[in-house]
Order: sequence, then C-alpha cells, then structure tokens
Amino acid sequence: MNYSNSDSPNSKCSVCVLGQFCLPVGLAPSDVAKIDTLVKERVRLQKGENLYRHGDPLSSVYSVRFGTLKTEFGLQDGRQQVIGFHLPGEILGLDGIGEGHYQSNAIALEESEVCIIRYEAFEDLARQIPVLQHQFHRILSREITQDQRHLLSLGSMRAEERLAAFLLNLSQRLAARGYVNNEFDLRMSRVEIGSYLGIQIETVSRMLSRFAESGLIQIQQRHLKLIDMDGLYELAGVPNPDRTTQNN
Amino acid sequence: MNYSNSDSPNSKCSVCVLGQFCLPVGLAPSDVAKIDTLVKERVRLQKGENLYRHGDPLSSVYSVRFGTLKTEFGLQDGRQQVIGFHLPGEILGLDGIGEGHYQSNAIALEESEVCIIRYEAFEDLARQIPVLQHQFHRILSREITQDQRHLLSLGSMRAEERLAAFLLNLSQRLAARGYVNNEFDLRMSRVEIGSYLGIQIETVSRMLSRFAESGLIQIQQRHLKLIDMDGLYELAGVPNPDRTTQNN
DNA sequence: CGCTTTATTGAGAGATATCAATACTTGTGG
DNA sequence: CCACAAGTATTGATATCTCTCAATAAAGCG
Repeated sequence: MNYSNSDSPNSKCSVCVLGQFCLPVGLAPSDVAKIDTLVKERVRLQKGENLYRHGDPLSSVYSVRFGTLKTEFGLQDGRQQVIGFHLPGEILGLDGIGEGHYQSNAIALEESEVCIIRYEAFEDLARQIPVLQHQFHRILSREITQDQRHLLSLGSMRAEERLAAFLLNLSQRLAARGYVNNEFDLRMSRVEIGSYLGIQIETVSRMLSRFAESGLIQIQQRHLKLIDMDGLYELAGVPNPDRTTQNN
Repeated sequence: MNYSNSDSPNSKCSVCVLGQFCLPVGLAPSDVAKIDTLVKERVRLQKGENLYRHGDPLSSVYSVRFGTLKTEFGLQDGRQQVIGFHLPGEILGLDGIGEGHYQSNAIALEESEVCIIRYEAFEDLARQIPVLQHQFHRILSREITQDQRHLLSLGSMRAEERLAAFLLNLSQRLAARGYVNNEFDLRMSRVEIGSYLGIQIETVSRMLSRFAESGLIQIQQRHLKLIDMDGLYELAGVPNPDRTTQNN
C-alpha cells in the first residue's frame, strides 16, 4: 500500500477526467476547487492488496482513480462472496458509514489507485455545497439500486442469464467510461465471477463456452468480445438499449 | 390511499415512540422539533395498496409508522422479486434518489401508515443539522449493508439456511422494536417469502415443515414460534448473539 | 356455507453442484 | 530461453438440491 500526496497538478479533481462519473458531478468549477482541498491523498495498490478490511474503522471513502477492485462480504462461518466490482470513478467504502466500520473487504484486482476522501471532512463540505450533498445521496441511492438489481439476478435468473446480465453490465459501465462496449479484458477470475453470480466456477466456464459456441461472444482467457449484443440482452431479460430499431 | 395532516399531537416526531429507530436518532430535542415542521403529512394504506410505483417521480421518502410494506423490483420481461420487507421506523423510497424516480414498487402487506418526508425540504434541513445529515447517511449505508447480506444469502446459502436467516432477521428487527423475539405473525405470504429468498413457494413450505418437525420452530399458518434459536442461528451461519455462554 | 385463495405434500424432471481428470497460463529459476 | 511448478480454466460424469407439475387440504371472504 503506497500513499502519495497529490500536489502534482493532474491529481486534482478539477482536472481529473473521471469527474463526470465521480463525486464532482454537477458541481460548479469553484466548488470542485473546494473538493480539491478535501481529496489530497491517494493510495496505490498492487494486485491482491487490501484497501480496507471488514471491521476497520471508517475514516474515509474512496474513489477509484484507475484499476479495478472487488468487495467481498463474509459470513462468520467462513463462507464469503464477492458482492461488487469497482471501476474508475466509482466510490468504495460506503458500507462503513452505518456502523462506523467497514462491513466488507476491498481488494485490488490489478494495480490500482484510489483517491482518499476523508469522511468527516466530506460531510462538512457537503453541508456547504448543496449540489455535492445531493450528488452523494445519488451515489448512495444508486449503490442500493445496483445491489437490488444484483439481488434480482441471484434470486430470479438462471446461471446463463446471470452471466449475460453481468457481461452486459460490465460492458455498459466500461462504455460510459469511453471504452468500446463490445471488447474488453475481464479483470476478475472465473472464481470471482462465480462468487459474484452465486454459481460455481465450473458453471461459469461451461456457460462461457456455450455462449461462444452459439456465437454470442468470443473469449480467450480473459479477453472478451461481445458479438451478439441483442442475443445477450435477450438472455438478460432486458431489451438492448442501443438498438435504434424499435421492435416492441 | 388516505392522506392526513398531522396536527394531532401524537403524530409529531418529537413524541413518536419510533424515534429511536427512525430519522431522529441522535438528535437534540430542539432539532427534532425542526423535523416536526418537515414531516407533517401521513398516508394510510390498506392491504395491497401501493405507496409508490416504479417510475413515479421522487417527491418524498417515507418512514413506516405502523404496519408492514414490501418493496419489489422488476425486470422488463415481467419477472419480479420481493427485495425488502419494511417494519415501523424503517425508511422507504431511498432508491428513488439516484434517478429522481423510484426503481421499485412499494406495497402494504397489511393496513399501514407512513410518514411523508418531503425530500427536497429534507435535504435543506439536513444541511442545517449535522447530526441529521449523518443519521441519513447511516440509514442509506445500512440499507446497502442489509442488501449485501441478502446478496450473500441468495448467492451462497441453501434454501434451508436462507429461510433460517430470514426468520432470525425478522425476529431481531421485531425485538429491537420491543416485541418478543421468539413469537410473532408473519405478515407476508409464502409466495412473498419465496420471492424474497429466491426459492419457490413449495420449497418454503417444505422447509418450514422440516423446521417444525425437527423442533426448531412451531408454525400454524402465519403464526410463528421460534423454539430453538441456537439451532436456527447455526443454520444461518452465525452464532447466536443472545447467548450468554460463549462457546467459540 | 360455498367459493376463492393460500398452503401443504408427493412424484418426477431439470439445473447446477460436486468430484475428477486434463489442459492451459504464468511466473521463476536454471 | 527453456523447463518446471503453481495457479487457473475447461470438460466430463454423476449426485443433489430445488423446481415443476399435480393433487389435496386448509383458510379467508362474501
């Protein structure tokens, strides 16, 4: 875990390209400047390193600057499950606010960097900037909605459908960040995908092979190409939002 | 849907017995008085009535005054799932903040009443009362944690374990509200329990019968008595928090 | 009191898990 | 730069849990 102070110019929120996904959404430039004073530290994590662990006292929430992290949630009997993957611009650590300590483990899936947002100072600032306050509420609310969508997936969909929905969700989030939406590298192992989707690794593997056979995707190791987006969307139970031709 | 204005004295937050679970937790009496001016309306719902529907614009969040509600989340293809049950003092409608409209349906499971918290006015007030702001963040964060615990249940536990965890969760929440923790009436149908747990109604029924046979519970229709709490906790994958004798 | 809804129980089918063997990747040291 | 080891992924065969279909029973409601 490698801390750095962000006096270098491109480390400021005011010039960060992630601004449109991150905390400063909607803020006037003068207000973003105030966030610059709040978010001055970053952490560099190597693959496999923990950003925080279950039980650590909440001091900060974090936004991903680059890289990918997973969060996992455990039962006392040792079973645990991946509950989220976190891309640049997404906020981590929100589950620590309720009890004052984190409820999950956050672990880097690749070399990553996160910005440190001191939580107490942030609450102070949010009271001064209504737009920031509202944006934070939106972030918390969307986290709830995302988890609820995930619940629907685990509770109501078959393995194949869950996997399709997962791949499309990744695709959408990457596309929103300026990447192509149909070709990317998975940063997580099959085990982690299975854990996230509530299925076994062997099933993940079989379903991916089946998708490839039926021409929905191409996959080599972790490099993925989505070929038939419509087909995937149909499996996932939603219409393709990108389709210009409306056929309902 | 029956609106009422709450000029009657016992409708104020300052005298409401639910204060210790609801929005005003931690507030000084003078601050609770400010909330009184914010929360002036309530809604009475009959069994089966909607408090809000997916897509309705967010105007308010709601706290349950009495009764029980469920929230359900749907896929475009029609499938939907119960994602939460809401007891007195719990806040509903938080999933509407992210996009400005609710993402779920909220439906009363019995005659219920909820307090209406105008969302915009609430944000204004939260900026003036730091403790209120923090309490709201705690509520949002706990909702995330609750959903994540639910995810772990759907993703990693067998039907029997999910059901045990569900019954214990209800028991704990009722106990926190002053009810006995081992005897209560289920307000939801087997179908709703099954939907919430991601299993079929027949499985719910079978597991309940199995629990009864093995002496874990007694159940007649919806009236439930938890007999062997330790046994249930063991199934649910956590130690019984009430046990005074520590045996780990 | 009969009708409709809700819940229970049984038998068989199906999806996914588990166990096991093999193949492929990646990293490391000679 | 190759060879081996350790981790990761694929594929097959069988087991198991839960679902589905079906029949019956019980409860709520007018």
